[in-house]
Amino acid sequence: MAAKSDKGGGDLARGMDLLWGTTDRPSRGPKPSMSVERITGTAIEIADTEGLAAVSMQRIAAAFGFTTMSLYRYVPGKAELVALMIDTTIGDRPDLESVPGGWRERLAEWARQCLRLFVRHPWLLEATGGHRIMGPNELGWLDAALAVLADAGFPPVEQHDAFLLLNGHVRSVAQNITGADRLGVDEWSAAVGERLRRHGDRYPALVAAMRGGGYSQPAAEPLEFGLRCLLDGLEKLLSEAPGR
Amino acid sequence: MAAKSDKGGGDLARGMDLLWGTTDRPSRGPKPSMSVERITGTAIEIADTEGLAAVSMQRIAAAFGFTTMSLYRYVPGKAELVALMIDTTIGDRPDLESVPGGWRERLAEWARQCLRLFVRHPWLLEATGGHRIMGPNELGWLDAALAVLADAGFPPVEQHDAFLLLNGHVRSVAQNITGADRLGVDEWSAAVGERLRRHGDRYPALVAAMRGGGYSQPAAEPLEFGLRCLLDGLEKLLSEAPGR
DNA sequence: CGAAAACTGTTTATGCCGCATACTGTTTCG
DNA sequence: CGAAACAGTATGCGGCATAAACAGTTTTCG
Repeated sequence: MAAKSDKGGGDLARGMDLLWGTTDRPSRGPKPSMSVERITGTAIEIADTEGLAAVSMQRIAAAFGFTTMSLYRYVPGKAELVALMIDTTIGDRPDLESVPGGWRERLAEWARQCLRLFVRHPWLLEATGGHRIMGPNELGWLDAALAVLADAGFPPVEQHDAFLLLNGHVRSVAQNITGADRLGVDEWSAAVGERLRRHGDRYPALVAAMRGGGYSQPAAEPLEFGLRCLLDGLEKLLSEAPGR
Repeated sequence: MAAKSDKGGGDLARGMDLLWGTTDRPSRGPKPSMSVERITGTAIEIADTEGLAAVSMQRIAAAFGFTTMSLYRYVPGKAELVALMIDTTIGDRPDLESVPGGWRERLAEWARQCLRLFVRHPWLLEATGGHRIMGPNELGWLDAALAVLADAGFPPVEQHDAFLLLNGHVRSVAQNITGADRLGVDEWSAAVGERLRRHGDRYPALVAAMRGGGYSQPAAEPLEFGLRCLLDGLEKLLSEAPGR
């Protein structure tokens, strides 16, 4: 097979090599002043403190006192850099084997640790939005969850389904939590309440729920609520088809 | 209260007026050649066919044969335009009252119709990513779901929680479906399989699941699977606290 | 009735962004 | 030593949202 044929293929291959640590050092030429790791690290710092939108090639280069284009010696493009940011931030798979209790507790632990990641790095949600080719660490997290599900007795297809369900829930909760930071619950209630005062008749159930206090507190433990429903549902599924 | 104080407030107010149809026609000056509705409509068309990223002020204006800046006579900014796109696309709330069966079937119907929206307009998922101030139609969909939940016997706080759970699931499934269009299941399997061939020992559960066929078919009914788990969980919750 | 006010759409310009290309200078191997 | 391979720079392109000043049109009011 041709090593580097067209642009897209070459970039994808380079990106994958970077992700999986398959870097062969060139022998000639001056030594690099930077490294992919340092670049990725500062990019993550910027994203953590100023949001993903603030991560631009110029911004990163400026943090090093370098020109923008110098970064392209280390990284094929921004997409690949973001992929590196993601896999670096995600880090090693969680250790679920040592979690006391059954598969429910282990999945819950997976979800909690995953949520913690999203809360600590709010940009991660946005960065992992689309379908991507997963990095080694992301695959590790997937494997960790699948192992628990397999152990619980779910067949492969349902392992897949259940993982997507769990992952989706965590992402959903993360979105609510991190989004609420930007637009506070109070502002939201105020804005919606303002409109409800004028068009309340169109939204009777919403008005009733708000009067009943459903939107005054910031929903104490949204992760746990959904987790409970979800695990209950999975458990029922398991108990109804015990033969597998 | 001061009508239009600072910039942000004024823009927000204008945007809200546009969303809620509170537009008072000016009497003086030439008649507009465009309208917010037409602008929003073509923006939606562009997003449907070319994706949200293709929706730029210049692109929309070009579709009309107008200059970019002319759009700003109709819409305060791009954020407000996107808000209009969202609420227009969402459309009227679903009619759940006429759905046969109990609250489970009604919530399921809500989820299916919601998913259909996301599938038909893949950009909608991305556009509704962050926390926003909801438009009238979005509030309508919320109200429709809350009405069902209230009717089922959930207290206000749990109505909120359950809604977020359901909505999150739909969004999650939509993300998987629409994302899979871009990066097909085959490509994904191929890319992951390639890496697993080299590092398979790091991902035993994943290897096992793939061998077991968990990733060969594109997960027939991911919405229904999660829906079932989720509704089972909610039902259990309801049955365990029957007093409310 | 005529001028001022209000409104529409255009022109021009600013400051971001990712990135292609062409370049200078340095290091190391044959 | 000289050439190849590499490091980082300089410049510029096309695209983005949008601010500001402008010209033309229509209505309202003195």
